[in-house]
Amino acid sequence: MPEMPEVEIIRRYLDKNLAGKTITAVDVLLPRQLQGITAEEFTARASGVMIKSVGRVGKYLLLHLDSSDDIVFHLRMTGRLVYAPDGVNDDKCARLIFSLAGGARLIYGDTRTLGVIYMTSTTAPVKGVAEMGPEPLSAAFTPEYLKGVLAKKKTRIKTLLLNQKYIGGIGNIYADEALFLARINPFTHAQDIDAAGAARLQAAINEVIAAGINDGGTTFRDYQNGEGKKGHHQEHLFVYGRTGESCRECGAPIEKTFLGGRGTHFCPHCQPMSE
DNA sequence: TTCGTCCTGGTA
DNA sequence: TACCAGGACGAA
Repeated sequence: MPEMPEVEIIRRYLDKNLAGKTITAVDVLLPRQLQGITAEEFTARASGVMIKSVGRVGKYLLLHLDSSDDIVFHLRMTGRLVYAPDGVNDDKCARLIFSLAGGARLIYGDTRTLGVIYMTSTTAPVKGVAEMGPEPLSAAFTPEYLKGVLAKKKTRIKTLLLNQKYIGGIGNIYADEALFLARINPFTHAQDIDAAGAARLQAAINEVIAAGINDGGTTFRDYQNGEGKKGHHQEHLFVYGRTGESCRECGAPIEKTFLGGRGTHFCPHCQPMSE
C-alpha cells in the first residue's frame, strides 16, 4: 500500500526511534513472509544485534544492523511497521515482532500478508533494491533522464511510471496524480510524449511526491506511519479515489478505468487522448 | 504486453 | 454476497 512518501515517513520516524537500540528477541508469527531464510536463522541473525539506522530504497525499508546484515521490508499493499515504546502490541494482524532492549517493540503487521521480508548481507542485496531506478526528488531524476526513458518505449505511460526499474517509488496513487498535474492521459504511449511533456511530467512527479511527504503520506484504508497514525494527503488528491466527483480544475467528472489491471483515475477534459 | 496470483477484510 | 484494494512477479 505505501508508496515512496509513505515509506519515507515511516523511515524518518523509525530512524529517530530505533537507531542505537538492540534487538533482544524476535517472534516470527508468519514464517512464509520471510524470503529465502528460515525463521530460526532469521531470529539467530537478528538477536543481540544493534540497529544502526533505518534506510529506504524506493518502497523498500532497510534496517541497517551493526553486523554485515540488513533486514529489508517491502510492505506491499497492507504492510505496516509500528514502533511501540511501551512494548504493547495492538495490531491484530501482527506478523513479526522485534523486542528491543529497554522494553520497546517494533511490530510488523500486514493484513493481506503480501509483504516480504529479507535478511541480506551487503554482498547479496535484494534484487529489487539493486535494480531500483532513480527516485523522484533525487539529483539523478532529471527531465533529460525521463525523456531518455520515454523514448522508443511503446508502453503506456502509466505502466511505465509503475515500473520501479525506471523510476523508484511511484505507486498507483501518485502515478495518477502526477499524470493529472502534467495533463497527460494515462493511456498515452511513452514514446509519444514530447520533450515539453516529459519536462512537465518530471516536475509533476517531484511535486506530488514532495506534497505527499509534506502531508505525512496518503491514507486510503490501511496506511499508517511508524507511530500508528494516518497521513493527510488524501485530502489533497486531484483524481485518485474521486471517481464521479468534479475535477478541481475544470469541473468535469473524474473517470475511472482499468489500465494494466490497476484502477486508473483521470480527468477526460484536462487529460485528453492526444490522438 | 496482458493476466493471474499471492491474501484478507472492509464496504457497497 | 460480491467486489475491490497504496504491489510485484512469473507465466502465457
